Amino acid sequence: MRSVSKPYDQYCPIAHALDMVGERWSLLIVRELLHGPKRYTDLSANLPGIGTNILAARLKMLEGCGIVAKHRLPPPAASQVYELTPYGAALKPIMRELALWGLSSLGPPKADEEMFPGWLGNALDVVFAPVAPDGSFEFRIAGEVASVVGGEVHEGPAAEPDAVVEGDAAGLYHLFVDGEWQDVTVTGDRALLERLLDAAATASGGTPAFATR
Amino acid sequence: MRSVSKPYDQYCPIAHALDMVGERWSLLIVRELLHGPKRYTDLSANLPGIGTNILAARLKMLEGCGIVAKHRLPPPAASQVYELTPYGAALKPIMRELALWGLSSLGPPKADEEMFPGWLGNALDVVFAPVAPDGSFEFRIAGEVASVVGGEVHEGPAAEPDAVVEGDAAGLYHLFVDGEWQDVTVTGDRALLERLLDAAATASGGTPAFATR
DNA sequence: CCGCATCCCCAAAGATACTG
DNA sequence: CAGTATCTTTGGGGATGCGG
Repeated sequence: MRSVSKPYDQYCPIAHALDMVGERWSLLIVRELLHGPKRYTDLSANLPGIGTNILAARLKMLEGCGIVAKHRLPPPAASQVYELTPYGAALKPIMRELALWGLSSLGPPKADEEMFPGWLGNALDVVFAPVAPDGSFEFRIAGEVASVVGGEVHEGPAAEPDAVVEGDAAGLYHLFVDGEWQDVTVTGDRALLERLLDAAATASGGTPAFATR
Repeated sequence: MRSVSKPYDQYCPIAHALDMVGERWSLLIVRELLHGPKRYTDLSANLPGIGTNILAARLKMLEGCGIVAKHRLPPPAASQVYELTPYGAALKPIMRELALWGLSSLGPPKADEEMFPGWLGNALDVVFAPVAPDGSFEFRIAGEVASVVGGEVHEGPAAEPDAVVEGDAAGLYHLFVDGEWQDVTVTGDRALLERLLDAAATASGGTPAFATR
């Protein structure tokens, strides 16, 4: 196991976890890899401001801890990709809780907020996928299209969606956080979509994370 | 809301969460406050290596984010304490997941590992309290004594414990992680204790965190 | 182009001394 | 007790270089 340069030096599972993924950028790299392998350059592009040396160092660290693995794609794609190991993928529930907790004080997106490519699939994967009821949902938000089918998230449209949500990022925010439907266009099975939203808003404890502040 | 000096500048709930609690030491301070208010000096004592300026800066940051609050104790105790707000206490499920994830690669304690005071109550609070069945459990581990009664954790012994676990830190580790009972002394209702262990080992997803690597 | 390694500079973290 | 002030060290951000 590769060790961080400044470990906390406490025998504590939380301190140990933070020694592995507590450094700056580490969990955002994990976030990028949550729904599929990515190349070094794509990681760099989706993490504005990271600096190539830091990205390389973090990847080496995560690899040393058994959280990510580096694979060489079969020819003719002569590039290499990073992907989460099962141990790294076990961080998903943590990312989900962290996202719900952060969302409760994030506020709606401003018009000038920069959205990185793939954010919608990312959001669906973290927030909806683990609790999605049977059915297929398609989201068309701010130019991105992604769908949740049987608890699996895919980039792009669904084949025969039971419900389609269309709008911008602020509309999706108000739909999910505030339960306001007027800022998005919903077609199809509204009741099923409502079940999805309710399931997602109910964090593991049974209390909506948004009611805690 | 107080802002971190180097924000990630992404509209993403995870990035926003990390802007609040992602800096070094922040989550360990939250850990210290998880099961009750503490004074500045006690925080400093339980976080070896933190440096007083960093502790002061982090507390100010956490206070500005609405995660901790500073209270002055009523006379004659003329001191002040820090405690989690409801918003800060909502981090508990995250800390629990993080602890279970970290525990799966932590390994048993070495003989020379330093244990900070209150670690046992902390561990019980994070790992057992949210899932504890009815009943009262008393733990006497490595000089510390704490108990779980009706899902609540208290420092010190239980009044009429249904089960008592006695031993050292390594024994508790092997009991919980490996399911080996021979390194601790258990008296009372072993079946009830087993239910507690099973409930705790089963993380939110239904899979024991320890099987993922 | 992709995947880093190197270099420089500044800001944050560590250590210690000191003060209301 | 509860921090602030100061100094040193180190990690991070940004630009650039360089082999494959």
